[in-house]
Amino acid sequence: MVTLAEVAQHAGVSASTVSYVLSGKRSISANTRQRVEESIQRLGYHPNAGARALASSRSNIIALMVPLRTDMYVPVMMEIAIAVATTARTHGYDVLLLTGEEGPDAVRRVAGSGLADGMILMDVELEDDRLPLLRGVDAPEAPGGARPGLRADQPAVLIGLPADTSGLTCVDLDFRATGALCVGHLAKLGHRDIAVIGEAPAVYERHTGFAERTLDGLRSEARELGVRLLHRPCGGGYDAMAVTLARILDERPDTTGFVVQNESAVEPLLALLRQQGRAVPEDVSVVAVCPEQVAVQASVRLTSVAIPAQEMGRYAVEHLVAKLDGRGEDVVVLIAPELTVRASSGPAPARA
Amino acid sequence: MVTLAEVAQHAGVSASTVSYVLSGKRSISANTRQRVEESIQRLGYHPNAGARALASSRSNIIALMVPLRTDMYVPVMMEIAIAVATTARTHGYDVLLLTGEEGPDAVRRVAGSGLADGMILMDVELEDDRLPLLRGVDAPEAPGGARPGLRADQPAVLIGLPADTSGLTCVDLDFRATGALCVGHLAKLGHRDIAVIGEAPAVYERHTGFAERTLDGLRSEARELGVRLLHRPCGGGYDAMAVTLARILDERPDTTGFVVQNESAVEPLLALLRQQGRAVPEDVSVVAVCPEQVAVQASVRLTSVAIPAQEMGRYAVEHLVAKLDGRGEDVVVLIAPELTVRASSGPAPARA
DNA sequence: TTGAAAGCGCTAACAC
DNA sequence: GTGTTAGCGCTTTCAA
Repeated sequence: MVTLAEVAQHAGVSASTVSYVLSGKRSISANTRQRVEESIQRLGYHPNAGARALASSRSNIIALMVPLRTDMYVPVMMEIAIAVATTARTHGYDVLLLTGEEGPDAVRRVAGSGLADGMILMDVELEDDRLPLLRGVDAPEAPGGARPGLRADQPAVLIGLPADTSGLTCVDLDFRATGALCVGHLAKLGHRDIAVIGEAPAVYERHTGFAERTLDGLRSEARELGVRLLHRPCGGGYDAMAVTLARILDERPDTTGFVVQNESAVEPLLALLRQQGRAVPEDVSVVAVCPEQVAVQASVRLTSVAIPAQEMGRYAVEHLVAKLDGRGEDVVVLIAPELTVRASSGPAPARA
Repeated sequence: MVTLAEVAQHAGVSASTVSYVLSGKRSISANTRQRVEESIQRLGYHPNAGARALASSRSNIIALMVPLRTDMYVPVMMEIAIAVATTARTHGYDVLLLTGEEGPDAVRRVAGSGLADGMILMDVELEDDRLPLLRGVDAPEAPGGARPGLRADQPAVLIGLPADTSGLTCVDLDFRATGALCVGHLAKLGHRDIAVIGEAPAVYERHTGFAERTLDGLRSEARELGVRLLHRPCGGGYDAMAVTLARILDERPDTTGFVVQNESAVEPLLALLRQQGRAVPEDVSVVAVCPEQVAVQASVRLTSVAIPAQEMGRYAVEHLVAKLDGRGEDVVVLIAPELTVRASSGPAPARA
């Protein structure tokens, strides 16, 4: 193993000089710099991560906590994770992959051991166990008063919005606006009865923020525009979708607009509508909230609001890095939704 | 930050004693152990990862290199990654997430810096840049002779099989046997003309091992059983599938059996067959190589060979940990495929 | 069964 | 612009 001392010797300079060449924290003559860099190349030197972390109290590692469950949005999660990893690298950080399994303990462990300098949490629930640990020091105490050791003092960014964002930095698609946008689009086309096909019931039961906030947006915009709205959670697959669709059409036969927020329900819905002789978009319109790829590859090219996975991952890292650099405050970043009109939505048919 | 020294003082013992209580590397009296453990609890002590890594030359981190591209099997990748992370934790390791982007440099960087103790590589290609760095010392030298610094001396396990596995440990589904199994199943049902719908052309172009090995298995079994086989790569989505299917039926109108190895082609295929009035499984049979969930949630429950993502992730970690513990040799672990018969395959229709 | 102490390789004062 | 040096917190001999 090549050490900094060996590089120093080889280049005929002191250890600190090598260190400073590496960090750029003080000016080095062109000559010296070149000799050192040459020695580094020649010897194939790589700074030891542990030693560096110990001496500098910085690991240059960001922890990313991904949900253990894979009952939804797996490709989105993956895309976010990859965006986080690549963005982190451009800032000189590596990414540690944690699963939600360990829960709050993982936060304590990673923060306590100095394994990571900061963390990014995905799949945040409205009331999340891990949040009390992560709130900034200026956040109001939890009811019950100060509990020592409750703070991990770990810079963090959430992907997703909890109920209470005080003292936290969050990045997310503005799902409330997304819901409103979908209803608005359909309403403008004349649809008066809209059905929302949502995530699996479990997603709502555990109070996943994005699902509930989308629903909020859908409902309030529907109220605003005088449109009737029916929401039904729906598991993935054909059988679940068949049941759900039947119920919806039974309860609201005049439904002409659908909003789908569930990747694995998209194709079943289209197939079932086709099977029932309802043409898209002539008879019914469908708007999806899903990754771009799903919208484009579906059997009918879907009018959709894309989930900007890459952007979320990138923003999360950039805000975290800003915090680690002492810049950066606690903010909530809501990415504005964009609705792309494709082939699945059109004017509502004339009323019977 | 609580240090080991503080714990020692609090417990009235020496630093080394605390260290040994933690590592279990020498016997400690029950009394002492208890006092130390109590102090650890009380002070909320977590050993510093950097210091530990520096002193022990072990980071207790496993690096996982995932493919940057997300043109295939994303849910499988994610499932493997999660299985790796959870299994690693049970062995006391954390997981560092690397993307394929950096290529061989990432291997050098991670190995050289001691950031990780070992690595797991996914999406290995038949001829992979990163492999020369990872081969064991007993492996034959690359043609061209010994090149110093070519070895990273990094214990590694591959998920997937390269062309040359000498000096490497690999874990994978036996895709050759998988291909044979699929053809065998269809042949036994009387199908004599089988079409294979494969991954996107790009996957074959970059010589991804599993795709080519599946094809091998399909072809040799077809030859063996006297069955005609036509292979066509196919991108995801309806449009690509429509073109591919039309070509296949044009070239081989008697095709009654399909093998699909492409998640995003499964549903389009079923929809198109339906649309053309070909009933599954009465007129044509379909066998898929895909994750269990896809097979079960498809519009027709698919006869399939499941991709054992969890198992692959788990085995990879276990073999790597064995290597790190000084146990464990270089082996190729091929997981035997299992074909589950569902509703998409049946006897070939009587010949016209 | 326990303690004392010498590093592990690097960073960042502090000197010049 | 460069060198000297004191730690960072832990592991692990060596000694008792």
